[in-house]
Amino acid sequence: MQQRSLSGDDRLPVYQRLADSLRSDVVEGRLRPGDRVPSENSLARSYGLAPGTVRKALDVLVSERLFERFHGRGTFVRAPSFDASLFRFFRFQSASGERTVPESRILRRLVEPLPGHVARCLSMESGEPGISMSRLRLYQAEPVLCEEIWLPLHRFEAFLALDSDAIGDLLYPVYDAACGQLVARAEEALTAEAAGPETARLLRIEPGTPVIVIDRIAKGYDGTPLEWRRTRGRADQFTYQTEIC
Amino acid sequence: MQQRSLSGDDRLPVYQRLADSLRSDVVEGRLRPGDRVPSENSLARSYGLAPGTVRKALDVLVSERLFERFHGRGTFVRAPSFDASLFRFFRFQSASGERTVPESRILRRLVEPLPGHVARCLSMESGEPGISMSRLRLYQAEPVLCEEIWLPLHRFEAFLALDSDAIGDLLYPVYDAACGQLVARAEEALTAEAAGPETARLLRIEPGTPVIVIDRIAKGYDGTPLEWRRTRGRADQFTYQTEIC
DNA sequence: CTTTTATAGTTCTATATAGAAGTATTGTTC
DNA sequence: GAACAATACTTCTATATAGAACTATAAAAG
Repeated sequence: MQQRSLSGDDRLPVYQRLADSLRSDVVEGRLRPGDRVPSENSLARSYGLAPGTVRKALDVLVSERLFERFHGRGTFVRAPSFDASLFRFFRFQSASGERTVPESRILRRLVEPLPGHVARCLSMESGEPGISMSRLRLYQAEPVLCEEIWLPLHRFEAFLALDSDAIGDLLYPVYDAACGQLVARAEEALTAEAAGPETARLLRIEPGTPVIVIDRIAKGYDGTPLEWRRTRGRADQFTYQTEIC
Repeated sequence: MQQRSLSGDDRLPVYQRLADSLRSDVVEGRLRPGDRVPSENSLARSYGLAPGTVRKALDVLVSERLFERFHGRGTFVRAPSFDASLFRFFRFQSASGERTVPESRILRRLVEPLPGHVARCLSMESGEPGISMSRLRLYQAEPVLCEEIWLPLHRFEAFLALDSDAIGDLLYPVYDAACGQLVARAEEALTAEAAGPETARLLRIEPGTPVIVIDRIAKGYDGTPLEWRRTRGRADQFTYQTEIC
């Protein structure tokens, strides 16, 4: 039981400083998704704090969805899940109604210079080398989504070498396993437009039909942008629902 | 200082039961938006609880955005605000960049039988009488949004009598003042479609251009649906942004 | 081997207390 | 009257403690 002390601005409340400390344990890789966080009592002992103070710090991180707690089992670093993505509002009507990941087919994967708007989102310079991919996503053999994906080459060299068969329907686990790149969160932007000829062909719809466009920038725990992605799907299969107050 | 006790299922934690009790004070109108909630210490005394327990109950209600707290000032029933509405992602480019409520022009207001899909959302029967309105919203004299609005007649009789000039750009304060109907929250659903002839004429765009459609059902504190609303605006002026993790 | 029981760990609830930090009002001084 | 000081309130932080509720593992019993 190592005695530890809090760094940072000592004008801040103790529970905030402890939360900051634990958060940086995650950002700097000392705690990884799935890892167990030391128990509240042991944290209290090792930092010399009251249990209530430690608990309040954990409250902060749980509400940030960085940690999750289980009564009687412990506190763990939460593995980010992208179930909350705007994609889930595409309803690909299945008879049974269960939610499945649409099958993926990579149409194209090659190295190209980053276009300006992508480079800006990835904090890189226009023209720097990137990996460019096209993906088609199918649901019950019907094409439902088409995607353009860009990756910074210098972080994802290893991804190029992978055999296409080794890449499953979900990319982020592959990014982690093959390139050591952990996606922690993402920013998404939604808009709608008329389908262009390329999109219309892929989705088998008439050009000019409204399509939903979702742009996503995926980032690591430290905030570095890792992936740029643009997804298009038929607008008539999309309804986003939310509650406001 | 009246001594009060908690009702409800006594297998639930005390702080939950206190939160339930305070929540029903709002739902049943004993506490109204803007009202001050008794202080933590006085609640602790009147319910015979420890201050920490009371504080935990208030934590629940603050995180539900039903209450809001101000250090040193007190705790208050939060007035619902619809700034979080999906509307705010229509960017009506202003040179200065400030956010303003678009000007409203009511085109039509009359009593009509509710169509089926509206009646269902309002928990009423198809054909029951409702107030039907069309509104055009303008930004710097340009039409940017068009709205269809339906109200259940039996709750909003008084609204019919109002002079059009007496109705400002915001409807919910009028609902409260004229009809005693308090809107507490709303459900919104977003989709996109090709503009029909009517929408195209109002928004001065070509028919077939993609438009964003936002359906909203506004509800009272007790959950009764009060208003159905469908808003359309140009898709090229809309970008919804969110963060996921 | 299976089932049950004990046990040691975890988070969760609740109490009690003390003082810090912030806000509004009231009174005092100039 | 204006500026400042004292005050009485508010929420917020932090400590200490005790036991309930839940989970997983180890030990014991059949």
